[in-house]
This record gives sequence, C-alpha cells and structure tokens, in this order.
Amino acid sequence: MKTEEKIVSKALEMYNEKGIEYVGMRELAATLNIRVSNITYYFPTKDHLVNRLSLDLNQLNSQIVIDNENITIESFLLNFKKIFQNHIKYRCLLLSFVHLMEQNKMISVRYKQTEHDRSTTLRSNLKTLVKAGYLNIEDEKNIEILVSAIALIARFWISEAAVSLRHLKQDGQIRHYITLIGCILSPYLTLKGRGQLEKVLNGL
Amino acid sequence: MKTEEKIVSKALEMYNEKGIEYVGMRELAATLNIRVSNITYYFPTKDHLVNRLSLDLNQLNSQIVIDNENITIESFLLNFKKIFQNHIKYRCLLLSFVHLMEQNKMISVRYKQTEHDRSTTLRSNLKTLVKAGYLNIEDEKNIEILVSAIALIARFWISEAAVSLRHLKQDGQIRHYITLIGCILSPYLTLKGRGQLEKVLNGL
DNA sequence: GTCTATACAAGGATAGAC
DNA sequence: GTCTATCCTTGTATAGAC
Repeated sequence: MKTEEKIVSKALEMYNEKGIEYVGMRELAATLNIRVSNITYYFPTKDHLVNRLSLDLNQLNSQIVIDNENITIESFLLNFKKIFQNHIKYRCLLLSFVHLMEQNKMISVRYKQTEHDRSTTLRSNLKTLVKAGYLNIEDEKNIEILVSAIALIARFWISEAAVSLRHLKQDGQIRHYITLIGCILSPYLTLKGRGQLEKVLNGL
Repeated sequence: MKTEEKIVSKALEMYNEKGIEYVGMRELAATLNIRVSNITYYFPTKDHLVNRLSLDLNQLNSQIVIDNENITIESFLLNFKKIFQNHIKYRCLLLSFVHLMEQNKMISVRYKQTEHDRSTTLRSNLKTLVKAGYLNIEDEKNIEILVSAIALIARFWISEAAVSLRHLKQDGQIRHYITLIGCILSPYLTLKGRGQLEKVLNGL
C-alpha cells in the first residue's frame, strides 16, 4: 500500500476509535512508524487529512442512487439503511460534525453545496411516494415538516446513539433509527404503504 | 462583581461566541485583565469551569416545572419553549455536547443521572396527555417512538439550527423546532388537542 | 484567601536539508 | 519523497508573593 493510502486508512481507524480531536499527528505518525512531516507531505494540515476522509464518505454516499420514479417505502427506507451504514464507517466525521462545520473551511463550504441537493432529493422522494399512493399528505406544509425531521435524524442519529444507545450494537442502532423514520411517516401511510412498512421493519 | 462570577460570566459569553474549544485560558484571562493562574485558583482545570456552566444550565432548567397532573398540549409545548430558551443562553454546551460527553467526566457522569429522569418525565407527560384526551395513542410502542424522536430534537435542535437555519433569528429557530415537535404529535391529536396546537403555534 | 510568575508537555504548522 | 529541527499555542502544575 502507498504511504498516502496507509495514512488515510489508519487515520480513519484511529479517528473512529478515539475521535478526531483526540488523535494527534504525532500519535498517528508513530503508529504508522513514519515521521509527522511525512504526513504533512501528503496532507499539509490536519484539516486536509480530515477533508480527504470527508470526500471519501461523499463518494461512498454518491454511489447510493435511488430511482425517484420507481421509489417505494421499501426502497426509501433501505436507502437510508445504506447511508447509515456509510455513516458508521466514517462515524468520526459525524460525531465531530458541528465542529468541522465551524472549523474546517473545506468541509463547510462543500457541505453547503450538497446540503441543498439532499433536502431537494428528500422532498422529491416524498412527493413521489405521495403520487405513487404510498403516502397520503394533503398539506404541502407537512412534507416540509417531514423533510426537516428526517434530515435532523439523518444528521444526528449517530451522535444520539453514542450518548444514549451505547448498549446496542451498530445493527441495532441502525434498526432503531430506521424504525424511527418509518414511524414518523407512519401516520401518513396508505394501506399499501403500511403493508410495506411492516415488511421492511420486520426484515431489518 | 466577584472575580469568580466575572470569570463565569465572561467565559459563557466568549464560549457562546466562538465555541468552547476555540477560547483558550490565556485569551479569557487577557479579556478579564487577570492572570491565567487566577482563573486556575477558582477553577483548577478548564473542565471544571465548563462543568460550572453546565451546573448553571441544569439549575436554570430545574426551575422549569411542569404540572404533570394538569398538563395540556399548550403547557407541554410552552415548557419546551422555555427549555429551548435556556439552551440558547448556554448554547456553547449544546454545540459541544458530544465532545463534552466523551471528554468531561464530571459532565458525562451527571448527564447519565439526569438523562433517565428526563425521558421518564417525557413519557409520563405523554401518557397524561393521552388520559386527558388530548392525544389518542393506542399502541404503547408509539409513545416510545415519540419519546425517542422528541428527545433527539431537544438534544440536537440547536446544532441543526447552527448549520442549516443560520438565516433565522433565535426566536425563529425556536419557533421552527417547537412547530416540528407539534407536528410530530399532530397525527395523534384529538380534536380538542388539535385546537390547542393551532392556538399555540399561532401564538409562538 | 487571593493572585502571580514560571515551567512543562503536547498539539499543529513550517522551513529547509538530504 | 522523506526527515530533522524549530516555532507557536494550548492546557496544566507548582512555588511563592501579598
């Protein structure tokens, strides 16, 4: 493995383990048995290294494509399951989300670009689910509320799990928050939608 | 004002402004025109100082009492409004919540004690709202889902607002998340409950 | 009881030798 | 491409002045 890749992969491992803020450049270098300035050669600052991880996560998430035309409750929720699995792989980033947004210019600038796209996609998914007869939402305002609530869960589920669902394994945590999203949709489900929800939640 | 109080109040001000992690002991001391070791006299470590702020917030929140027997949708939501207003006063703590839980022993130990009480209270509030005819929730499981969803919002609303509702003023942000809680309850509201919700949301 | 001076370890960043 | 030496900042500990 090339030095650069070794740095990236070990950094992710240690950051996930101890938290980005608690793994110093010296500690990372020592574990890799290289010098700090060798890391600096590939990544001028720690922010650059962390930004690289963020780009990797973005790339991983962009591989998850959802067919908005043929969307179902099942594909909608399984899509979130895949995203949540990626979140776990890069959990250090999500656990430091607020700080990174305040401190890491590269990440915060990029985030604002993708943020808008994501809520647009989510909104469009929900509208398609309505048209396809899975959801019954008359008031447009309720779609906005759902978008807002689901976005909040998707962004902070892993932080919440870290402080209050420590006793559950990762699968269990994902199951819990997918269920939460399902149940938030639940009051708006049609009969057809309700059947699918049952199926998905049982199969998680 | 006593030195100790000056330290606490200026620390809160600067932490809220720049973030706890980005205000050093030297910077705080310089602003107060005292020496770092003078702060150390009152607060042995930065963790002690931050813990003091956390205790102050707890005390402020404990002054908000809700009469579980005579609870209504209105008092339930206005209660959250008061809590959210306290959150804004001590927003540095909530924005660094995950880190503090990992790093500050004093805070994390205390949090685990109060955490259980809070979800118990919330659960009991919801059950009383059902009994009082404001909510119609047949499945006990749905109460647990609501507790989980509302707890997540109450814990991370300010972080979410910091990254995605920057354009709104603080009142507007509070209004947004109180509305969110209201709308999550909305599908379960009885006619009596629905009327109250309208009234509260209009009066926010 | 209150405050100060000073020293130390650990963090990130940088210039430059090889 | 790799590494040494060095700098600056941060939090913390301690000895001591008043």
